[in-house]
Amino acid sequence: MAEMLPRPTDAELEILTVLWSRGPATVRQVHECVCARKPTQYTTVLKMLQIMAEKGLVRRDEKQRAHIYQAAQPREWTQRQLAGDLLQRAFDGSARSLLVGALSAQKATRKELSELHRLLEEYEKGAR
Amino acid sequence: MAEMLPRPTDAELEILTVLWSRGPATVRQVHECVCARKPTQYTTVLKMLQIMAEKGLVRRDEKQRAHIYQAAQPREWTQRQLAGDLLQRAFDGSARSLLVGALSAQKATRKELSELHRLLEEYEKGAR
DNA sequence: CTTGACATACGAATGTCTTCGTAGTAATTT
DNA sequence: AAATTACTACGAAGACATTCGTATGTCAAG
Repeated sequence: MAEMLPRPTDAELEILTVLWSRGPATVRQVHECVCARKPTQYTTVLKMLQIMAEKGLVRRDEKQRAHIYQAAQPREWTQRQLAGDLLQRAFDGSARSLLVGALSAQKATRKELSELHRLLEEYEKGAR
Repeated sequence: MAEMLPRPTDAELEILTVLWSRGPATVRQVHECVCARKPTQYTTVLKMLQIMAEKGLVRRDEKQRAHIYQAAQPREWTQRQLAGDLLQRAFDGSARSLLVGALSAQKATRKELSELHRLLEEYEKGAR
């Protein structure tokens, strides 16, 4: 049931990001989005999507001539995989260290800090 | 001055982790540690360290016959790179989403939650 | 029907990661 | 001195990752 998906590579993550924000899309639509960030051939995107479909990272609907691709897992699911993976590999499981790293890499606004604060309070309520 | 180091790969990160925890070490010492987690040939570790030295990820002291390797950057520096990189690539810069991902990947103890809480209060003081 | 636009499939070049075997050199032991 | 042990250097294989060109199929307009 719980399929074992590989961690998406950098290029794959870019494509997933497009699919998450636009929803199911044709190769052409994905290509347009990707191209806006980085000049890329149409067939490059096509090939990526084909490979990702093989890996199970995306699903493909072949009913139309132009196949429709969609992310196999929601953004939050993949984010959990990636965060958990990095947490183990580089931070020895310490969420605190991870947050320190993130905040020192990119200063948070005060608004974001208080968001984080509220988030934690939710969690502390839940853990009680 | 600020040398541009590549993001360490998985295998490289494992070796860096050893160097961070044991400090400067010979290939043999690194090999022993790595081997404890995963059977690996001595020359594999040697080659990795040579490549990492080329990339600038580690520094090498050749004064002794058995060269001494050490991480070129402290653990916290690399953690900041990795966290910042993932933050951009997968979380659109949102530290909140990253924390949600981390906490849902691995439930934090109440102790760790309050640690996070204190950490945030420090930051909020600083941002004021 | 033929042409042109647009689609997928697929092979292949290139680069990177990871692993290991072999060769050669220096030190140590017998 | 010869044999053994402990190093480094290096080439190369195999697996992926990434990119693109070419071939081929489908459909609609002229």
